[in-house]
Amino acid sequence: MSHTLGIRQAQKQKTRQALLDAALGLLEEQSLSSLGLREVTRAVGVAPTAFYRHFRSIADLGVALVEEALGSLHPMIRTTVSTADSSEERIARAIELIAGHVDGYPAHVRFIARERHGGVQPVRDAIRDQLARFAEEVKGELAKDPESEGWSDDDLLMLAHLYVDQMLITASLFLEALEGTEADRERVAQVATRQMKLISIGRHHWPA
Amino acid sequence: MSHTLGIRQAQKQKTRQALLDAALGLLEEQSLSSLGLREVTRAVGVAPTAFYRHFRSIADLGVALVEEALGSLHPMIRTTVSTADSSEERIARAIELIAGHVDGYPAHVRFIARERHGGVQPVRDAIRDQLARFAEEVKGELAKDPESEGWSDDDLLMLAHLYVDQMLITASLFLEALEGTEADRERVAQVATRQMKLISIGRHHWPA
DNA sequence: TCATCTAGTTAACAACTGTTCTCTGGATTT
DNA sequence: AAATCCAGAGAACAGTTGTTAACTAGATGA
Repeated sequence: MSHTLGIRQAQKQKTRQALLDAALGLLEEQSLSSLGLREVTRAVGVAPTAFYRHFRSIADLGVALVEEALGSLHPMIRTTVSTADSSEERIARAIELIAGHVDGYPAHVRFIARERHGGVQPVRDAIRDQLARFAEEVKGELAKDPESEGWSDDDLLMLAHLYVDQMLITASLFLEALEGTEADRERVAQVATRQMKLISIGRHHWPA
Repeated sequence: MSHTLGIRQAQKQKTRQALLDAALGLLEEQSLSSLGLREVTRAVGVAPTAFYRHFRSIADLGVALVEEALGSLHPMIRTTVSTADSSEERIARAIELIAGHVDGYPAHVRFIARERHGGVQPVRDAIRDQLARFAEEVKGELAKDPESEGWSDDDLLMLAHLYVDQMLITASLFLEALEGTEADRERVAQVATRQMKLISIGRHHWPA
């Protein structure tokens, strides 16, 4: 199935990725709606007009960045939520996952947090869609849990959204703590753990 | 105590407010980091250089907007959280408050949601500080509740942050639903109500 | 009344923006 | 080997940006 790319398409994809990387870097200190096309091409070392060979506009590049940041995350979510150990362990594992992801891809996380409510509508829409997919997947995993007996689909989705939003808040807090001390990060982890725990307790006593 | 302003200072404040209003309007379709000083003065009908009589920079104006958007909200939060009726009623009242505020000041709400993780650090800091104050105040009100017996300060603050974040998420959802039908808004209200309820149940069964 | 103060104006600056059109040289296809 | 394709370069465009300096006219205070 895998077709070895010609040296032409390979070079094109390389440039495209360089544009994405440069944009992501520049977006650490501004938002997408103020990012200039020339700014990005300058950072890559390529002519401004070359940009149009890859993206129609900056908004278009932003949508591609959403795919890059969230697209590959779906399997990870699935497996993390579905590990059927104790609730405590599941929470600890989820928070570890978030902390690790923030550590490994801080710029991606910042981009999502920033542009989720940012000034570029197509990007906001793309993020909303991806998060809705996450919620649907979490709901699917929750449904398998015996504790979800008697729960309506609506209630399961409401809980799934609560979890997803909570994950995003936690990721954002880890991001802020990245420039802090190890103790700061530990504090974030502990608060997030207790919040998740409280939600799980609410779930357990929910009048299904 | 109130000192009648001279006609000079009065006119100055009027222009300053016009700048803030114009900026808020322009920010409905972009983020602060892309807002131009000339863009704002043009919208007001004033020379670009007049801007400097009121703000050092756009970031400075942004911080003033944070104060305008959140500063006057503290008393409302206090009284809403502290009404000592049943938990159900308290939740309904809180969500009504949020829906009403989003209806009355959509641009302010959008601004806060957008710039909380936006590209302008001083503004992010100002928002974070105000939200931390909210959390502290909510914590203070929660502490008065007999149900909080045995709770540590840390746990109370963790719960307060959970409530504050949940309020922001709800406000943002109401904002999206503003352009939708009445049924959309009703659905947001119902989901938010159940989420708050679940958190309250978790609180009730928390191992203090 | 007269001197001072100051919110807002005007003009000019170098630097930057997105977009268009034309061109080129190396990869691809025939 | 020849014809085609196409990612990227180069130059030019009108329009925009933040910031400076010197100004004016009306309010303020002595």
